[in-house]
Amino acid sequence: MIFSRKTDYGLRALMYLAERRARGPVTLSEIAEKLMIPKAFLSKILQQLAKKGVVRSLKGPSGGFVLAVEPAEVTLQEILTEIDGPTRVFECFATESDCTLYGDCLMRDVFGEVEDQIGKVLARYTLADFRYTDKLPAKA
Amino acid sequence: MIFSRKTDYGLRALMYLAERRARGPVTLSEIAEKLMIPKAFLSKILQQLAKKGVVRSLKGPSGGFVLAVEPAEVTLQEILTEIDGPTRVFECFATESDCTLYGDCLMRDVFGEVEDQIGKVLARYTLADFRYTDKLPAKA
DNA sequence: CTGAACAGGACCAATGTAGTCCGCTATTTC
DNA sequence: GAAATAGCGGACTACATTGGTCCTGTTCAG
Repeated sequence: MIFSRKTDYGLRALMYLAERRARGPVTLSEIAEKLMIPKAFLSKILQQLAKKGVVRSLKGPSGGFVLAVEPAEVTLQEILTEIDGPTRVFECFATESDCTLYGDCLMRDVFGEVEDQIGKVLARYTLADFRYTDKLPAKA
Repeated sequence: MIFSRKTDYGLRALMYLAERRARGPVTLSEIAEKLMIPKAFLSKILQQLAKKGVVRSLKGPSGGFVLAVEPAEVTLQEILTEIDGPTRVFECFATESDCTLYGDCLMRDVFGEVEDQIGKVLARYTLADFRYTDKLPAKA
């Protein structure tokens, strides 16, 4: 799996915040409860996103978290990178001297290409493309 | 990291076998030593590839492993899938009833797209595109 | 000042990855 | 048909990462 549970939690929390950002700060407890995410764990994730400037955190009563960016301005790629770090596809485990391709390692190129493609797809979507829907659809 | 050390070992071993497949079976020990891969571990990987039909294994003296396919006929995608299983990009950790997108989850589409792109790149390369070079380049 | 709410460090459990060990089985060669 | 050779395969271990908890501290509105 490329993306972790942490990423999933983070993404959903951001979607939730995007939907409410007009209504002032949302508390950790509310997000955790609504999205069924362990509170203490979500806390870490939001702390991390706060440090990167994606959300802003307000302490004290009537505090909470607010989205600090325009939903349409932040791409999935940025979000995922900020939560999980850059998506590394492949690590070469041969040392230079025992590398069977040493000199012109085509593998490097292939996996670089893979990374580029992943980045391209993720950069095409922003937070604004995903809508938090509070309840289940009317019924299918 | 998407691809594991196991994948790296497996790929290199296959490259080695591709280069020697005219010269009969190559023993586990030889591959392990030349490529600096722990023997017992490589054994597992080759066993796995043997079950999938990518290599053939011969027991007894003068036995070993032979590549069972045409290098140009087997894509990186097939090899990687056989070693590590299919590359899953994302697992949705929300249950249906607490999914904030339930109904038409765009996320699924995005990550499906990512998987497709990865597959496309990997399917463009075959074992024949990579050459095992026994020694270091003449010097740069 | 008090209680709501986030910050952050320490800690813990489960999982997956990487790797080892060893007895078993098959095959070849003499 | 015995050795010797080589892969098979199950059980086991070590380590890192992930997912998650807990507790103490800090900030701030009312």
